[in-house]
Amino acid sequence: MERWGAVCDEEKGWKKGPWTPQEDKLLIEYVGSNGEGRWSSVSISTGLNRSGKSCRLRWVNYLRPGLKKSHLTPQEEGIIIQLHAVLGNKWSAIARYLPGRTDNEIKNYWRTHFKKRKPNCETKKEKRRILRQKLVHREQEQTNYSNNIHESPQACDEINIKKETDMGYPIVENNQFLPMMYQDTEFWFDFITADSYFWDELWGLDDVIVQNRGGTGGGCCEGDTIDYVQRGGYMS
DNA sequence: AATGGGACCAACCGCCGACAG
DNA sequence: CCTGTCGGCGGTTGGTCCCAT
Repeated sequence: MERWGAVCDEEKGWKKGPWTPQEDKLLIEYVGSNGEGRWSSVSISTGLNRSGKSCRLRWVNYLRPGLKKSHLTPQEEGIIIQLHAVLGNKWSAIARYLPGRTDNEIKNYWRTHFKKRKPNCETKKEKRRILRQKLVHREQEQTNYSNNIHESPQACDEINIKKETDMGYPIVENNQFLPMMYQDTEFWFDFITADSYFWDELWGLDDVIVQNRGGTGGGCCEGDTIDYVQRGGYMS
């Protein structure tokens, strides 16, 4: 742990490295009395020898009230996968859909589970072909269920995050607030896993996103994704 | 028991946009 | 309009833990 350990930035004198409980206490007290923001003032007000950036990061990722310390649930993982297909590496945007989760946490999760997977093009195509066949077969069975969720398969394709509310939550096409959906994550999970057309289209979108980003994005193998979801969100 | 690798996590870095002076 | 500062974001790094071999 010598990378940051008690090392001071030579130019500005900011301490780096892991935070101590005393430093956390000072930061919590500062935010409690001054609110979030004005991070550059933290060192002046509290005597904390940390940069504003470091203070903000510590607060947002670790100290902020309401943060979930538990592991991501399969439902949350499913939401992340699906939102990543729509939003790409917009971790902060994805995090807004998952109360109590930070962009850093989601980013770490994605990187750990999917970033390393370089999709093989041939395998990818083959899996898509097989998947399409399966979907045609399953379509009849799912029609009734899907109709209860949305009016047409295209409805899901057209989920369009137009803007955000004052609460910072996105609004989707039909003016429903997504938080209402993720308040019931079981519903949300069923929603996104039940509609195979939706997934198929999202993967196509993901391909586009990856291509547009010059291949530097965190695209995952679609086959792995569907396998993952069909396992109920557990890695094999 | 030793070790190698993957998962997880905390934290830093660099870049960018907004905004005030 | 220009410039400096600040906050936010995505990318990256490296330590720790756990498990399989």
